[in-house]
Amino acid sequence: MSSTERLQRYLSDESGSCGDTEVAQRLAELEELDAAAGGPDLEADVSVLSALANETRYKIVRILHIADEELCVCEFSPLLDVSDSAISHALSQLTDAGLLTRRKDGKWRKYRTTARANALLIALDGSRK
Amino acid sequence: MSSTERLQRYLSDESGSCGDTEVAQRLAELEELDAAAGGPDLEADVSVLSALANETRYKIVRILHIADEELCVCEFSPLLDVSDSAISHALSQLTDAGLLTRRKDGKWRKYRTTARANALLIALDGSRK
DNA sequence: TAGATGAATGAGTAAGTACTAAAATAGGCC
DNA sequence: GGCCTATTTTAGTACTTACTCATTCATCTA
Repeated sequence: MSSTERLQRYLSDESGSCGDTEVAQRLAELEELDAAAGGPDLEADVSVLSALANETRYKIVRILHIADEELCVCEFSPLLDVSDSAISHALSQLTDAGLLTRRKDGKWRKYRTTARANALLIALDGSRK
Repeated sequence: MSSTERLQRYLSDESGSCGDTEVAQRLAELEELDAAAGGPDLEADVSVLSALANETRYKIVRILHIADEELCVCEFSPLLDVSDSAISHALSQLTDAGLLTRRKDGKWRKYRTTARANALLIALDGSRK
């Protein structure tokens, strides 16, 4: 059975009667939603969310957010139960995703959250039940 | 080499001199940040982010957000290039994560975004450069 | 410049994820 | 009850990810 047939039955159930015209119209509405939802930002948004969707990386961003200052790679090391290499991988992923900025300071590297990262954490905090 | 030794060298580089006391104090500060970051919400936050961090699921939430009304499972079917089973999986994950609510209406199931989902999408939209 | 240290990168691997297909569940209708 | 349809669940599989270890790159210092 095609998804259009099922949609037709659904619209019949909802609005009483429903011919092909109404189905076509609803389909057009839905495809408009789909087009609006699937713009060029979709992929970028998903990669930002993927970057945050990991305990190690999320914790790094949280720590930086709370600290409200830049921190050195070496300061994460005592706090996270993973190798320095894993921390470096995590920091790079977060930076690539636009959630952190990296700054060289001699032989040390310092990281800080971006506005995007802060906005997401604030949204999470503000919508907690 | 321990991470504490590296931290000591870092603090020396930064603040000039640095004895064990200063290292211990900075460590305590960092661990306080860590404790604040790693509260009970961490796990839940990560699972919310994981739920959104997938193109199919993200698109579902976006569509519902733009639609600003509840939609039937059968209305997603023509818009997403995956099986009905995959759509159902996605909807369940999103519901479990607290991003959607599910309502039975006869033999149809209708979904709607939660305040948490809307907050996250708005944060993404508002922080786009 | 050689040696040491901080951090990033590459390769490999164990665990997790996203899908499909098939079976199960649930509602409505005869 | 028996049948049809909408959706969910289960099982299986290809793919992706998150880590560790080893290596490389970069920067300071003696």
